[in-house]
Amino acid sequence: MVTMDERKWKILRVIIKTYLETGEPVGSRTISKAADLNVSSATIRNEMSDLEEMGYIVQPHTSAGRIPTDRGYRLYVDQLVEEKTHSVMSMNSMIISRTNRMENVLKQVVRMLAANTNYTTMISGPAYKQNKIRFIQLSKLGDRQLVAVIVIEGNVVRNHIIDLTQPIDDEHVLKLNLLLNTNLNGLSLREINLDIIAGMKEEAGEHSAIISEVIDAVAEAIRAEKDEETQVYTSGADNIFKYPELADSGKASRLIQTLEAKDTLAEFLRQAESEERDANGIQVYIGEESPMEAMQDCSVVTATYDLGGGMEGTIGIIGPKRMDYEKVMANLKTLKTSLSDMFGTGEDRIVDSEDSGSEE
Amino acid sequence: MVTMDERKWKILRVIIKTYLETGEPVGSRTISKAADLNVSSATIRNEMSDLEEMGYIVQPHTSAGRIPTDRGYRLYVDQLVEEKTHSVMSMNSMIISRTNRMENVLKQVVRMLAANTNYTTMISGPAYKQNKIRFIQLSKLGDRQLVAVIVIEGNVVRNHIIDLTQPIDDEHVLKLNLLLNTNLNGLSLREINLDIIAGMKEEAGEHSAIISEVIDAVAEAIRAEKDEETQVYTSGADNIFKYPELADSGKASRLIQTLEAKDTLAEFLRQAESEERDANGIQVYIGEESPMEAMQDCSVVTATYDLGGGMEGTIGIIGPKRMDYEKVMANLKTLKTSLSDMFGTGEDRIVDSEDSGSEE
DNA sequence: TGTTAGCACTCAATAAAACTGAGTGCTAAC
DNA sequence: GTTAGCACTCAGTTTTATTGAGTGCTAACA
Repeated sequence: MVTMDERKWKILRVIIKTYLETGEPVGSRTISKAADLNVSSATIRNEMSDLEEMGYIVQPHTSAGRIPTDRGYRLYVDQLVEEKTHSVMSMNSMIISRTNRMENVLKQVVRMLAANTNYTTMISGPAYKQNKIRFIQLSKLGDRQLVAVIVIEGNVVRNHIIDLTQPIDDEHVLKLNLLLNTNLNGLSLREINLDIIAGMKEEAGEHSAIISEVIDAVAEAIRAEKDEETQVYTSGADNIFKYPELADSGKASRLIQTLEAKDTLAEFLRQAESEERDANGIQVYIGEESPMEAMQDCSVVTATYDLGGGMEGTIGIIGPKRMDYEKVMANLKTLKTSLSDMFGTGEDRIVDSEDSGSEE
Repeated sequence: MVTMDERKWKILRVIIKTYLETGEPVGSRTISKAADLNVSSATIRNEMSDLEEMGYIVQPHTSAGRIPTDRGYRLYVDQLVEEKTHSVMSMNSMIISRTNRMENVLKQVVRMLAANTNYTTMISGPAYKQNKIRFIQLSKLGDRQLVAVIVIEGNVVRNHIIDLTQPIDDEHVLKLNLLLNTNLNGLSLREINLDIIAGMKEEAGEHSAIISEVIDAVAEAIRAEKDEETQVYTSGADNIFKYPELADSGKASRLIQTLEAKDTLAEFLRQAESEERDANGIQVYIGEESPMEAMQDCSVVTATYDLGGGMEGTIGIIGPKRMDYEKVMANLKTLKTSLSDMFGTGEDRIVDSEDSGSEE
């Protein structure tokens, strides 16, 4: 049984670091020259043979140097986390201009991060931690127009205008308010599905087409809210071409396809949110650890942030397995500070909403 | 001097159509078999030689078949426009769910179009045809908070909340209102630049820091409006990998880079808006006709639509030069109808705006 | 027991050479 | 004006040769 001693660990680190830079398999001679342990390449070879046996490195083919395995990266990344904070990267250039719309801030963040790291980035729209419905109120605006006010926990108010094909009377509005509140209160947006909608229609009885119409409109409004949360912005997709191991059209194609499938991305980010993370909210997926098929040749680093006002956002950085974990994680930490400065201070936050104003 | 007769035109059409399908150079034998003109390959060769001399086709190398030149495509496309409407494509599946937010509709449109055509698509956010500022009103909400209401021609109202670092008194607000209205009224959003802002500060005199601060905030709000208009959504970037002539990582990289540079795209679409178009608002850029460097191996078809309420949007479809122009143009025509049905009927349209509602 | 020099061996990557076949242009006959 | 026939061209593919970085193993050394 071989054990991991100081020298082996040092060699492994040199292999990984060199590979991160060059992307080429690392040979024994390179190591014996680079590392400050004064041993010959032959000795290194023996050690490398051990490291291979332990599963931290492999040879892509017989007569090549070694490259790290997923397990090797994992050891390295875990170690990184334990060590003290590294040289803070220059995120200073990242002055987020004060914009009111959360959405635009997110887009800016994702773009800057992509430019800063040279990796592909993605960010999920602000999701409410507790997004249970607290109250729904329908009010008549006119004969064929209603406004639906939806209050979500965290005192977020959204309003939607509903246009009807036929007139509605006060009695029906009253009935609908009762029906909607008894059925939907306390449910989170995600829990509301077709079954529940169908159930409500059933309860209302089929006697009135107008009721069915309003319920559909409300369901649609709720769906729109969900969509809002599902929004994912990506940036720097072109960066994948900077890494030869991802740039061949087969892999690039699959990756970009995945980036285009916003739904799947959103799901991934949401899942990352709920997973165990370190103190900084950072989570690293190396190669096959990632749940997304197309990303198994990549590493993904995600970070979840508190955006204030009961909102959370998750950022993901996608790069080759040999991504510069140190830099990426430092960037994400700096970003956390920036975002906290902007949003965390309990200032009343403006959540962009619909309608209200700006008609003609 | 060779002239274009019926047979030449027929042969050219066969060459283009075949090449659209296969992407491979077309040889004389293929044509003599496929076309219903009963002549031998030798005759075809003579005709092709003429067509080449006329500049409609070329040989990629001596011993290859012919492929259309940009000029050849142009002739073909122009002809297409003149012919009666072709088999209408199945855009029926394109039931745009009734969403209130214009933005979401656009995203859906662009996604469906990409899925339908197998090309990459882009769409510019709704821009106002006449976006001149009609009126600006600042009102105090509190000691350190103002609301800026900006009315744009077409009766579009936008409001922004401005947080200040120091208190402001009524007198200053009055002064600012006067200053802003005299300087900005009648200007379109695009005309407002740093010079004008600086000019206003100058006019106000440097005596008061607070005035300068508010002007900056208003400028920022206007910039945000501009951003809104500059928004471009893309979809189906992965489709470029379906066409071998674009899929090699060099070209793909450049294309995707261009797609990521939303500003440049927005400019392109805006420019397309102002260019001469056919009756359907459709404009075709073949190869080098396109002003964008990276797209000179592609063709781009753009279409500008009236979205009602004084708004315009432009859609672009990006594909290989051998794109199925017939299908694309038919799709865009159908889309025009759909959009007119949704927005064109003069119904009061809801433009999403900021703030107002939904604070905590 | 750990370290080192030396050597034979492997194999991806690159370069050079040979082969193949679709397609052309030209000529001469119909 | 159309066609069959034939020599020629050249991208693309397969085949073969060459190179060189890197390894594993062995034997000698400290």
